[in-house]
Amino acid sequence: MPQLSIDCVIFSYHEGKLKVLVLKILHHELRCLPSGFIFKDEDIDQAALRNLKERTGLEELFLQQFHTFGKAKRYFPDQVQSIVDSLGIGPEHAQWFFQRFVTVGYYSLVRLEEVEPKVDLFTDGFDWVDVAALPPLIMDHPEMILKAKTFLKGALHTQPVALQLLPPSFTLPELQRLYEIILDRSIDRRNFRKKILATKTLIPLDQQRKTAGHRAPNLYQFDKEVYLNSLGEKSKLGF
Amino acid sequence: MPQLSIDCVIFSYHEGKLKVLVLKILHHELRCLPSGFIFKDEDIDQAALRNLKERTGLEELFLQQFHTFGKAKRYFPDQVQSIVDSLGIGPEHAQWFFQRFVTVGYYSLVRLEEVEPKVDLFTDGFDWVDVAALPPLIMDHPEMILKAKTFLKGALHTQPVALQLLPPSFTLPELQRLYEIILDRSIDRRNFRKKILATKTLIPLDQQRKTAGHRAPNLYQFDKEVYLNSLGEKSKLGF
DNA sequence: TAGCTTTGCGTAAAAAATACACAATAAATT
DNA sequence: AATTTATTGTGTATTTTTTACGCAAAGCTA
Repeated sequence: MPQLSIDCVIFSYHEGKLKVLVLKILHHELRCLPSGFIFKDEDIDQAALRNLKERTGLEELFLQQFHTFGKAKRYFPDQVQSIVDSLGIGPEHAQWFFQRFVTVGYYSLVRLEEVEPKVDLFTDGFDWVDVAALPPLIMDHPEMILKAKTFLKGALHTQPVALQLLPPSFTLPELQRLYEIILDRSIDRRNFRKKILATKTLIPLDQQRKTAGHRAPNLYQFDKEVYLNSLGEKSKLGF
Repeated sequence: MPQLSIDCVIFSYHEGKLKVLVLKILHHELRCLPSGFIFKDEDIDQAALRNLKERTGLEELFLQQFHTFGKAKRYFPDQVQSIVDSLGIGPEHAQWFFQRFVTVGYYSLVRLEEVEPKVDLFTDGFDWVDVAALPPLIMDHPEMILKAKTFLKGALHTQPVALQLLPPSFTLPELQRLYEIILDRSIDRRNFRKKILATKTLIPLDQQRKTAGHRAPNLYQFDKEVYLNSLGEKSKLGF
């Protein structure tokens, strides 16, 4: 569809940080979010899924539309010109890049280690960057990421966020840190443990995480059945 | 912008019911939501505002984007054909109606009595219909209204919903009914009163609503300053 | 073995949510 | 004028949830 695109904010959780997948623009310092287009006869949700599958190599994906960005001037002309120059695009095709685009923003939750990002014609690499320390990004992409994060915060209790982001087994401190990052606040360790265990969504394993210099934390996994059923409007857990 | 439109779900609160503005399609039984298009150089938010101002005659409007609807088959071909026939549109122009459209959904909150809805070329009247009893509507418009209502529910504690929907002065039972409709559940009268008054957002007036057959309820108005400041992520009020 | 760090666990206090009963008021009815 | 009907206004006790907080246990290091 003309002048309509899809942008994906792909979140993952790694080393205690919430990360976003960004692509490096060819011969350029700027990064960008993975984008795609919509076929004439394709649902936009389908288009987002297709784009994302191509990007990540994953088959099953958690994907949510969160906002449509439609300012008339979403880009900075100088920036676009600089990118067009870097890409070596001739003036006959360059004007395409100066078109106005409305883009539908989706966010996705993946496990970093399961993803093998693929680049496209205009990009030559990728990075997982900390949401709290974004590098220079084109257009309104920083705003998009921040907005996606706000939606993620709201979705924490209604969507299987932790299940999507964490590895199959994890420790309570790891889970807590994820909550803290997403909610942007610290939580009392003991109260977190108490409440989260009270939900009966976690199954303790007979394994500990090997750590260094202190007591080894126990590993847990989600009881998917219970966890998925516990989600919904009401599960607020107090934090 | 081609194949991109804006649809508005305009809510009001009247006689204890949450209502939506729908337009009557010319010579046809079906209704539809007010829609509009986006100029080439116009923000989509601006476009929604422009459309809505034209429709309602209001200058200040509460307007929120909530979801973009992008299924490839949003319409029913028979339905479109029937409408094209009713409108007396020749085959040379009819195909426009069979195009695929992606539409950005906005919802607005207005006071019914302040609005003077205006029709367009394809419509010849309007109705305020109960959200809980929608008449036949074209395409996916019923789904859009229901989804907007879900968002309204989520926005009850973060946006000045009651301020927008209620007249300048109102009674506590009226306010409570609004909460109950939006939240889809009943609330204990005494607890509602206690909590809502504890927020200090209401100013009691020295007037009562004239009613029939029972004690006259006191009138209140919002302390806008306090009310607007009380909104935000955390104000949940327990219901 | 002492020291450091982080995990695991329980209890007390404060705050919030819920449940619930009866008097007051206005109109309609007798 | 008294009675009935319907709805508003108010307070308190109970339960549940949230918050605050102290100390022992475990694993590594020195």
